[in-house]
Amino acid sequence: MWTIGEVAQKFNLSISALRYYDKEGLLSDVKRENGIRKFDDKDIETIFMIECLKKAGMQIKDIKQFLDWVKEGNTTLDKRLKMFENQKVKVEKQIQDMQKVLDLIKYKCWYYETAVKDGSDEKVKNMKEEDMPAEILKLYKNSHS
Amino acid sequence: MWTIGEVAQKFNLSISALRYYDKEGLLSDVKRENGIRKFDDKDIETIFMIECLKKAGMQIKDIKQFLDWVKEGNTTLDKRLKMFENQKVKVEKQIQDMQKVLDLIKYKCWYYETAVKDGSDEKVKNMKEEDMPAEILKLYKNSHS
DNA sequence: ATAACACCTAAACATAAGTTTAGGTCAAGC
DNA sequence: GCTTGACCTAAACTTATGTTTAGGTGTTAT
Repeated sequence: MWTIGEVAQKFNLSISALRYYDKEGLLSDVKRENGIRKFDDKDIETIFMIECLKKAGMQIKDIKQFLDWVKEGNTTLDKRLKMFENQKVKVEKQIQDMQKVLDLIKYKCWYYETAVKDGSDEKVKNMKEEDMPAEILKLYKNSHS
Repeated sequence: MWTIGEVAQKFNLSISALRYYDKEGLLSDVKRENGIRKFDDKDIETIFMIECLKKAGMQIKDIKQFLDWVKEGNTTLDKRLKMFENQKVKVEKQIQDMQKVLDLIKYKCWYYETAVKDGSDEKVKNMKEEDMPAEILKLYKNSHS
């Protein structure tokens, strides 16, 4: 059993964020001792799930919806499955998008490394595609595809 | 040369978002005809860059900072390089994080597929690690690592 | 010529996800 | 016995990123 401060540290979250999740009903029935929250393993797993779904881009109110389905029991299994299937597609697309973003950033790193060496970006800005290193051209093309 | 409506469609952005970027100074000196904005190739490339850096997780004010450096000229080449190097590290970490998120989601897809088949998640919830399919266990472990 | 569109501005409004503030309890250490 | 530190609540506040509203202009189709 952990206090709110310990859990905050564990997850690198603020105490106020944890209280906010609790207030919003994401953490159902956190135990109390003299009014002080005591988080158990189940709460920790819930917070882990919340953090994961947040990273997936889900909003708090949709995460709450999911957690409410969990509480509702077996009648909502299909809804939960459908939610994860949707999220899977979305996250796969996000990773693909991020890969393109990364390629543009890598291209720009090369661009500015070259420009810094030259003291100006005149030359690299006007460089023809056939004069670029092959792997750099590939990054650029992929990022714009 | 494109009107604001055409550009909005091109990038799947709202017209008001484009006006907001202009107002915030991200698009320097967009041409006007009778007060109506006419976006040229340079503006399009800027908007492409804005969209990319937004996806990378940068805030509008930091994107503006970068665009201001571009306007300032060659004295800021090193700052721009440093910015992209930092972003590269961040985006690489984001992709790694998203991969873990995806693994947890894939695990949960398996979990709920199994639960839906059984009509209950009792069995899958209590399943021992050695009874899980190897690739599912791998997903689970990676997502929690 | 009048209606329908696409555009314009300034300013108010919206929303999510917390954070901050103001006031309070309780246990531990000096 | 007093201070410090970790916890508590309710309610106000913050911030980013736009969106909406209200009022207006100019062109095109009927």
